[in-house]
Amino acid sequence: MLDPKLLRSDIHKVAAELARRGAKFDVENYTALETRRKALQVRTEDLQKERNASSKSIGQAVHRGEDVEPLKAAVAALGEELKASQVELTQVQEALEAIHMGLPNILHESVPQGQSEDDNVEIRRWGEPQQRDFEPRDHVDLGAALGLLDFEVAAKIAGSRFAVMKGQVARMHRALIQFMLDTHVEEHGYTELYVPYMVNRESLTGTGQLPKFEEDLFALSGEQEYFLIPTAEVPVTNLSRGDIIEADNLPLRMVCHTPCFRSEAGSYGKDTRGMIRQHQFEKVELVHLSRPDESYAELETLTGHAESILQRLGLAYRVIVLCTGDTGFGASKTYDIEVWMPSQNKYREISSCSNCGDFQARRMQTRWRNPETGKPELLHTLNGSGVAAGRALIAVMENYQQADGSIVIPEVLRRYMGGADRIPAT
RNA sequence: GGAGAGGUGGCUGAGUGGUCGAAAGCGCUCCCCUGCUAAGGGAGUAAGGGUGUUAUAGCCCUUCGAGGGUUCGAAUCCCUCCCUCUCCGCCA
Repeated sequence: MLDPKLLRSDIHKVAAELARRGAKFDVENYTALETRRKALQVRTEDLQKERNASSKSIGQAVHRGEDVEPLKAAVAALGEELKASQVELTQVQEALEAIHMGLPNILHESVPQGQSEDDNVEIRRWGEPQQRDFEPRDHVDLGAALGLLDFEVAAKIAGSRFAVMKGQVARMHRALIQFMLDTHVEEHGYTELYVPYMVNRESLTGTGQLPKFEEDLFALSGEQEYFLIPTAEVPVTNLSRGDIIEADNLPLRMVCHTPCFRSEAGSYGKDTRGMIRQHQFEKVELVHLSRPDESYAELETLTGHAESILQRLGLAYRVIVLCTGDTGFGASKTYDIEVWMPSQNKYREISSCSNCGDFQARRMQTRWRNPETGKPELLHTLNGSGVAAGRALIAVMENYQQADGSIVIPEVLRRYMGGADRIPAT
């Protein structure tokens, strides 16, 4: 959510900023609503003031033992007027609120201009895509040949966009998660968390998935309204919803492994083969809460922590900064980390690291106490995958495959796999 | 699932229709006194929003789990929901 005061004071600047990312904003409609809001709110509050004063004097008259019936009659008419004014005000405020909740974040000035993912800008590369003297197979073929990755049986028990892993592949998937958590906790100083995988509507509104992107979520049926989390960002960031955090405790750096559930509505026909795009996948998520003046430095740090996982795994990757047209709804700046996928002969997203500025914090009313002012002020929230486990698994499978179909286990994972150095071909 | 109790400010906790944004205590900040790792005295100390200002100030509205209702007036009465605690049952 953007600062309503900014919308009032400099609406044309906001419209120009939103236009950078291709978002439309009806300035005239907004201005008209805002003008009505102001008149109605001032009027309503004046009436409330009058009502309060009258009621108070009635109370005092009662204490003096006077007849208050005439006074009551006089206030009754005021009450009707107040009620009508309140109803109208609520309507206008709800209309404004709907607009506020639908507006994306303003982008950082450093975000490159562009329309789509084709305009994203590469920042750096690490590692070299391996040269092989054989044609690399993709993870689907590799997994099928090993008998350890099965999409057909997953379709039987659940449907499309699910996977079943077995044996050493299932174990490597688990090993990756363990390795990532341990690295972030032991090497990078994160606090490990375990959180609910179902959350309420308030949480999803806080981080910006709702109200605009409800079709991307799985909702549970039942008496209570629950949604399956699309990312640990939702529960973890919302832990501090409504809190005022002391400056000494910032930055907060939290790591959390969860499954993620996404309906993938609107991605029909995209990445239908294999494990790239699933309804259910595992991810290790990094969440930072930071002082506003440190959040862009925190974004670099967070991205570096995610990169370090790929470096330790020996996987070649590149970091790109998303352009204005490709940056997500709540982010002011996003780096994607893309890992080399031999079968596709290109880099594919394995992590997305974003600074959301005060966008989520305003929705959640998450603040810190600024020692300079002594006042609560909105803090900044960041999140990034560190990294997606399913995609890390297939990256390892494809990058570490041998000509005979076996898969060498990266050094750092061996301690999590009983010391094995290879998944043998069958 | 059954029975009961309860949700008040950073914390503890009073408040059952009016002068209550809310006693008291703790904590915290500042000042005084006193000196030395004790104590005493005084003052201050919620958040959100509106208006307004270069920015302050000021003024106003709202908020006692959430949402509705009754009333001139609700922390206080009524309804619905959420949550916490205790006991029983069940269970990983």
